[in-house]
Amino acid sequence: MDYQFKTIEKKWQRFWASNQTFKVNNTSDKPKYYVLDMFPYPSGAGLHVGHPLGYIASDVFSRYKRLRGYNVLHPMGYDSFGLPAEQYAIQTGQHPAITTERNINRYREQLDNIGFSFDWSREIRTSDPSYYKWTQWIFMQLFNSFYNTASDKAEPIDTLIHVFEKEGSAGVRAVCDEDVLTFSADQWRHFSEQEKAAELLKYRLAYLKESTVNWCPALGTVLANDEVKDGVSERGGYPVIQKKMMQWSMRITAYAERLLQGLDTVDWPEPLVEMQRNWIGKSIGASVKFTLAGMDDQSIEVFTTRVDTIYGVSFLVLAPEHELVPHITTDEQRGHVDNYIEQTKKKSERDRMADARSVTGAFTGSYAVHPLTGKQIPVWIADYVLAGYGTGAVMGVPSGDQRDYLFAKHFQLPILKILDTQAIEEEADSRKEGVYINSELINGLSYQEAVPKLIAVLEERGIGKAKVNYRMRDAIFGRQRYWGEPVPVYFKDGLPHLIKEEELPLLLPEVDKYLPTESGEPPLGRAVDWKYQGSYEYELSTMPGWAGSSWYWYRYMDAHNSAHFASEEAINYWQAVDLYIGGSEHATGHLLYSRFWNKFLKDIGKVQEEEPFKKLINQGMIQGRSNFVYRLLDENGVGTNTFVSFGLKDQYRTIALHVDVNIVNNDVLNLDKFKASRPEYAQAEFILEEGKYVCGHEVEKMSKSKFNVVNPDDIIEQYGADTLRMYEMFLGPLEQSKPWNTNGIEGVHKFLRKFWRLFHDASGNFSVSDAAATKAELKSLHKIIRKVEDDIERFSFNTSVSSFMICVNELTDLKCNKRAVLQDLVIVLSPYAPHICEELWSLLGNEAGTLSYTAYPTFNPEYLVEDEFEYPISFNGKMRLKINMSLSLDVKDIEQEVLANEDVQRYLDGKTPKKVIVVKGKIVNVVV
RNA sequence: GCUGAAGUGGUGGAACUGGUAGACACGCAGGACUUAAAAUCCUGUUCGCCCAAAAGCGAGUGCGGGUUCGAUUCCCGCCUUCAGUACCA
Repeated sequence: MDYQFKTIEKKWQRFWASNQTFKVNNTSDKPKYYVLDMFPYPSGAGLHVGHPLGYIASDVFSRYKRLRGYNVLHPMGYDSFGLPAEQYAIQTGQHPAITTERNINRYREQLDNIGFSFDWSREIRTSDPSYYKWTQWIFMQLFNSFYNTASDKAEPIDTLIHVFEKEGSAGVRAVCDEDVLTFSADQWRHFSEQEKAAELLKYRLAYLKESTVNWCPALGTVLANDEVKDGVSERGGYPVIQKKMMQWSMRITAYAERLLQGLDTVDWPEPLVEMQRNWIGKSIGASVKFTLAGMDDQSIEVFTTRVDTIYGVSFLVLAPEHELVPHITTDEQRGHVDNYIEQTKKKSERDRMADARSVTGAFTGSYAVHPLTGKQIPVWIADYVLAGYGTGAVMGVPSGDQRDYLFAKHFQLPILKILDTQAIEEEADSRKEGVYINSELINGLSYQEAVPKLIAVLEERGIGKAKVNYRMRDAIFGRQRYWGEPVPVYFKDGLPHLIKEEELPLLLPEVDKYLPTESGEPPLGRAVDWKYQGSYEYELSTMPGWAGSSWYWYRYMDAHNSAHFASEEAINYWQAVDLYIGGSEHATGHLLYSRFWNKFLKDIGKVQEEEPFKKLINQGMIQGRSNFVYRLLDENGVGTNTFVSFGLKDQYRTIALHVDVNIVNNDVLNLDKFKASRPEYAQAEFILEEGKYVCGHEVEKMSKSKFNVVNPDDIIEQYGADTLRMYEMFLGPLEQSKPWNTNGIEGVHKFLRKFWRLFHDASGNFSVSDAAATKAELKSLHKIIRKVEDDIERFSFNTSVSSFMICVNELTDLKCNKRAVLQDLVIVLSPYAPHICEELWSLLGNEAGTLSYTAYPTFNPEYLVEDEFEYPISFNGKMRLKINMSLSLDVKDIEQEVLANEDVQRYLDGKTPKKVIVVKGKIVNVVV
């Protein structure tokens, strides 16, 4: 029998499913290993060939780990709340739950075709009430917690109340809003319940706050910073504006330092770690207060990383949105200032970036007093100062900062030299070399000496202090959408209250339409009679997309637990994800939020690990490879029905059109399929080269509109799942982005057929011999045993595939059909090509299904020991010939033998070598 | 601008700690089998020069330098591509 991949693959996929081969227990004598894929959002388009790349890699790894004796948790599920389903619902009126269910079924079918070893009994869906019950539960814990900076962890809000009752606000060290009140214990006790609740909200980790948000009118919702790219929404590309709204937020900034520190403890790709560091954006410096001249009770606080340049300050700049601006603008300047603010508002974020180099600003007319010199310095506003960063105000030091320099030049403000080595004729000089001049207290000191001295003085006088600033902002947690988790909160007297824990889950109510209400409330406002205890308004916004994905790896540990999000035993057993594979597009969203929730869950004693994902790998993006045909244009530039082959197109006037890559093979167009593809092409004519129509090609994003989408189902239909799996791995290094090109898949398919033939005689009958293996056969086998071991441990899957080919080529040449060799080879190949290996494993007489849990063969280095080596002999580093010599020869013998060699003498041409370098077992280099 | 990754045949890529550059495939060319095709198998395939052929010679891992007996690998400078980020004080 020939290699019948279709029958074999269906057979084993059914076998695995009905025998629950990959179901895993939460108890085992074996060591545990947790391999996780970033779960997909089930979109309507289904999977294309790029999606499974990471899943295949993680599956190979999981199967390998099982063979190495690990108890492997390898689950899959769906991130099934999200915008596309809702947009579709708005257009069609179909409930998102229905389309989501349909998409999930489609995904599952496609995933099953590839032969993954997922434990499907643990499948989760974030939109399932039994799942989002626990997302809501975690929200409640966040609401009931505050961040105690003294203990450096989250603690119950009751602890805070207790402190307020005993010591008032003075005893508290917590991360909180800026506008918290100062009160004594006595005052606290006299607060009304209302006042207390309002004050506590300023401390909770999940809190309501009036904040400026990214409002997307087209989507009718708020977006997080990482969901906005270049001033438009990441999904859909709609304009985003700034708007003030009452919003749920997550106090992720409380964890900024721990999120930063944790990065040193994880094994993640450097670029990704770097992105998170930048996102957190820690900068160490000082805050300094500048009192306003003539207004002793008003001061401007600035943040600076170069407090040493304080004597070089010649102006202050506020963000146009800064709250002091209206107060300090003098009447004479008000026109200018208002005008400038108006202009800034009109500029979109895009414009502001576009003319980043032009200098603009307006003088407020007010002056601040330099805290050390007492000199008056003008206060300006300019849009290069951002309201959202630091204090929204900077001290202008033109000698040390290029933007300040340009600003000072433009508005003719003084530029003061403050270091003796500073060169400021052309531009600012930010170096810290030399000693300070014109700087009273620190004159003659170096940078290292000046900073501590200044900080000490500022602190002593109460005008400044050392400060660490983070770029990261608290995360907005509300979306004015339907298809998300309802927030388990109702409002009483305008203040939020949690529903009771036993009332979870708070189910998503039915609505008549998935649009905002006439009064502009979110879709949930349409739900009829949806009130807590029949009378209190529920929160009408839902949670953002990242809520459900910020803890899902714990649910897999114990997916059906109805009493806890996962049992303590399960969490203690599985602990954290050992290997996480997914795309780098989640670098600052999902991966940051997940780490945040994980740290919180640890603080409240629910989980063990500070970091949830020990090792992380980013699979590269699979890009599309588009094909083009070239339509001939007539003299008027109108398209004809004639198409010119790629090599001839420059001789004609043509226009390039995308053509479906599925009717192109190795860039050669299938003419019949092309004619059949569209009615207008039925009569198409072609100008061919060498009888063929050759298409042009280009690498682009894989998308329907570019006709370059390749569906894994089609590949599987033609070549089988094992071929698809191996080919995806063969394409190149996992982490590298690369275009999908079906050219070349034949090679992998041929390899599998060749592998199959090792076990079969010329007439296709299964035939293996029990004879003892020869030295050459064992060498081949043990080479691959070691190679695959090495490769998988360093995630170099592509090189394994090549090595398998080499091995099978060698065994074919040796005409090897020995069980002693082939049985082990089946085990080694099985993580990559599980179906064919299961079939051969059972043909070899092994019990069906035991392959997945058998032991990986032990590598024996003895089989690789050689007693001879063919030494490459190079002259001045250039390899010229090879000489076979015994490996027992020592360096001297080798040198002698090499120099005695006739060919070597010929190369030397009578000259005496200057030196002969011999590296035993490697190379000989003759220096002439 | 800054940060990170990467530049190797016609194509995907290999060379793991400085030691035979181009493994393994695709494609292409030629051949065997076949009435024919498919499938399969064999041979060749970095480029240039030389040759009937065997062989030989020269160049060669983005570009220019350096270290070294020896560099795709290490160092310095530059160029290009991709990704992230963007007035961060």
